[in-house]
Amino acid sequence: MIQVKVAKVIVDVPAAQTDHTFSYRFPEVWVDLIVPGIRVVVPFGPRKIQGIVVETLTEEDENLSTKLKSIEEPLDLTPVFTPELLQLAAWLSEETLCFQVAALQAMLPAAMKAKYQKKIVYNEMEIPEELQELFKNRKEASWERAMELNIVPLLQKKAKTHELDIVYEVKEKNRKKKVKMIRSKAGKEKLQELIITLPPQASKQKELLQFFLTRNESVTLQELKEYGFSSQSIRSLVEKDVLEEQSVEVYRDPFEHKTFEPTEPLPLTDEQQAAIAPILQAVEENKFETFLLYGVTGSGKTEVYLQTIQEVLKQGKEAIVLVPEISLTPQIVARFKGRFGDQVAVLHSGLSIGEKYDEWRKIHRKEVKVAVGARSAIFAPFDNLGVIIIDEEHESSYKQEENPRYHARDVAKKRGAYHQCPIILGSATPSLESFARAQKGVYTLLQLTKRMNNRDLPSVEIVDMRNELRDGNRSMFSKKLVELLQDRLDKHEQTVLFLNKRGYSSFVMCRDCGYVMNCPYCDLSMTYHRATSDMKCHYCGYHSHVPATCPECSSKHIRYFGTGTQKVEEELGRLFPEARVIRMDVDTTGRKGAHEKLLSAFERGEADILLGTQMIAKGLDFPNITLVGVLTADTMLHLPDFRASERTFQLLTQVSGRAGRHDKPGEVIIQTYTPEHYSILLSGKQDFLEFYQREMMTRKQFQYPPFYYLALIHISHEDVLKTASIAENISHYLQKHLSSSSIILGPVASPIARINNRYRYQCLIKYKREPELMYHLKKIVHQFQEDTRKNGVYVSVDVQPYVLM
DNA sequence: AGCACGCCGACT
DNA sequence: GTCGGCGTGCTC
Repeated sequence: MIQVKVAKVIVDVPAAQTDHTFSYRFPEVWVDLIVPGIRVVVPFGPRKIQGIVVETLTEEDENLSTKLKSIEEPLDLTPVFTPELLQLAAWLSEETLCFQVAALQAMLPAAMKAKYQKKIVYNEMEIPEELQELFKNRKEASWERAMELNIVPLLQKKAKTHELDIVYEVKEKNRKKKVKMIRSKAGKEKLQELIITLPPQASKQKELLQFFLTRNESVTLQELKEYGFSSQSIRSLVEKDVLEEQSVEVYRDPFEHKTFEPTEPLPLTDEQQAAIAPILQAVEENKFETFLLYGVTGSGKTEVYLQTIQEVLKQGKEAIVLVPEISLTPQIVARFKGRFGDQVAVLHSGLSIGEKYDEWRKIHRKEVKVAVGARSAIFAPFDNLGVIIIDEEHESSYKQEENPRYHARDVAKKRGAYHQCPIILGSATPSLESFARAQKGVYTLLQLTKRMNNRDLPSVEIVDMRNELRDGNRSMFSKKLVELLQDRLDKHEQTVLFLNKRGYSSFVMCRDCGYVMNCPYCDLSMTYHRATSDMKCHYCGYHSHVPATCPECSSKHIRYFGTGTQKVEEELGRLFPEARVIRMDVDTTGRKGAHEKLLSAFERGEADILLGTQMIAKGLDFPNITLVGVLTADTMLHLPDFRASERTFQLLTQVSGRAGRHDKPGEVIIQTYTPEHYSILLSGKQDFLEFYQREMMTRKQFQYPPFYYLALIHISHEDVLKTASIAENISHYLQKHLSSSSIILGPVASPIARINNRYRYQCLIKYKREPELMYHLKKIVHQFQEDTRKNGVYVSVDVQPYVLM
C-alpha cells in the first residue's frame, strides 16, 4: 500500500460554506517544509489561493486520496503560526463565532494577507490581429486590461481551446525590503595588481579599487554613490568579477533617526515594592495569575512594568505589553526602548504596513524579546512568554469592532494559561468588570495610591455652565477658565484644552424649520466637511452638496453647527490673540507622523495651548502643563450606552491626570451642564472607589455587566418587515432555548436603524450562566448565514459587545 | 468569496 | 437563433 502525505488546509475564503479544512496531498520531498502553521498556495476550483496548513498526516492510498489535488507551493520557510497560535485561532473562532480564516488572519501582519491577480497567458506562437491590442507583442496581459477592452467573452472562448489560459496568481502584498551591497571578491594583492594593470583611462575604477583596499567588508551601493562612485564603474568591476553585488534583506526602521536615552531601573517606592513582589513571585513560579494594578495617574505603574519585564528577560522569557491605540506616543515607546534597547519590537497603527511586517518578523525570528503594541500585538508569535501586560486596561480600543470581535484581555488570559505566566492589568480607572473581579478575588488587586514623589493630585474645579449662561456668558469658555488661561499665558506655562467631540459632529441645520440633512440611505445626519465643502455620510460614504436653501421650507437661513475644535480655535484666537495654539484632531493628525510632530512641538514649548479631542487624554506627560480645561464634560454622558457614565468618569480622570505631573502644581477646570452627576462630581475628586460603588449599584439595578454577561445579535436586510420578522424568530428561538434567568431584550430597531439602505434590528441577551449559549448562537448564525445569499438576510453576533449600536 | 454552469428575455 | 442577465451550487 502506498502512503500519501496529506495536509489539512484552511483556505483564504471567508464564507460559511468553506469554513472547514480542505485536504491536499503533497510530495514526500516537502515533508520538512509542509508543517502545521505554514502558508501555502493551493488550487481551489479554477483558481489558486492562499491557505494555512493546520495539520499534516500520512494516509494509505485508497484511490480516495489520489483524487486529492496537490499543494502548489509553500509560502514560508518556517511556520508563521506556532502550535499555540493555531490552537488559539481555533478557540477564537469558536468564541467570537467568526470564520477560521478570519481568526488566523487577525494574527498576522496585514502585509501577509494574500493578494490575487488574474492574468491571461497566450500559448501559441502568433498572436492574432484581434488580440494585438491586448497583448502588444507580449505573451501575458492583465485581466483588468481585458475588461477595459471588452473582450472577455472572446478570451473565454479561446481559453476553452487552450489557445490561451486564464491564470490566477497569488501575490504577497509586501516584499521584504532589500538593499544592494557591494563587496570585494578578490584579495588585497589582486586589487593592488589591478590598480597597476588597468589602463590609465579607467581612473574611476582604480579609485574604487583603492577604496576597497581600505574597506574589506560590504558597503551599500548607496554609500558608494555618496562617495562619488558611479554605477558605471561599479558595474565594470562587477563584470570583471572583482566586485560582487548582493541583495541583502534589511528592516525598515521606523525609529531610524531617533536615539533613545538609555535608562536604568529607578529605585521603587514602598508601594511599588509591595505591588511588584507578588508579580515577581508569579513570574518565578511560572504561575498563571491575573493582577489588577490599580494606581492613580502618575503613580509609577510603568516602572513596575519595566522591572517585571527585566526579571522576565533574566529568565530567558518574553513579554508582551499592550497599550491603547492612540496613546502609543513616542513617549511610551521611548521608555521601553530606553530600558531594553533593540530587544523591543513596536507594533502599532502609526507604522506603515511594511514597517509593521518588519517588526513582526523580528519577533518571529526571535531577534527581540519584548513586543509593545496595540490590540493585535497580543498575537505576537512568542513561544516562551513570561508576562503579558495590558496598560490602561479599561480602554475600549482593546475590543475589536469587526470580525473576529475579540477582547485582547480575554486572549491574554488564554495565552497566560497556556504559558503559565502572570497577566498584569494596569489602570488608574479600572473597568468595572475588572475591579469587580479583583474584589471577588478572581484577580489579585495591587494598589498604588500615591503619586511619585508624593506630588499632590491636581486641584479640580467643576464649573456649572448653566450659571455662566444665566450671567450672560454665551461663549464656550467660563469666566474662571478665561481667567486661568490668561494667568498661564502670563506665567509662560502650558495649558491643555480638551473638547469631547463625540455626539457633537458638525451638522447643518435650517434655523427656520429645524431641518437637518440626513443621509438618504442611512438613518443618520450627515457631516459637514469644510475642506470639500460638502456633506458626507460617515457610514456609507454618500456625499452631496450643501443646499443653498432649505429643502423643506426654502429658507435661506442655514446654519453650520461645526462646533468641533476648529470653532474653539477661532474663539481662542479672538480671546487671546497672543496665544500660540496647537490643534490636534482628525484633520491635523491625518498624515503619518503628524500626531507625533505636533506633540513634540508642544513639548518644546512652541505653543501655549494644546487643543484636542480624545486623542490627547492619555500619555501626555510634560512638566510645563499646569492647567487642564475640559470644555464640555457631559457630551458623552447622555449617549444611549450603559457605559456612558463609566466612560465619562474615566475620561475626565485621565485628562485631569495630565496636569501638574512634575514640580509645578496643576489645576483642572471641568465645564459641565450637569455638575451634580456622580461621574462628573467624583472624577473631580478623583475618587474611583466611590464611583465604583455608585456605578455598581446602577449596573445591578439595570442588570448590566459585571452582574450580567451580554451577547448582541444584529439582523439586517433591505426590507424592514423581513428584518423585523427574522429578528422576531430569533428572539422566539432564544426565549424557548435559554434558561429563564436570562433576559432577552428586543427585537428592536438598532439605534442606527438603517445603514447603506439596509434596515437593522438587534436582540440583546443578558445572562448569568448559560452553558449552551455558544451552541445556540452558532446555530442561529449558521441557520441564517446559510440563506444569506438566497434571501439577503445578514445575521451577526457580538459576544460581550462594547458598542451597542 | 469567486467562478462556472445553466436557464430565460431582447437583440442581430 | 445567440448574447448576456443573474439565480444556484461547488470549491479537497
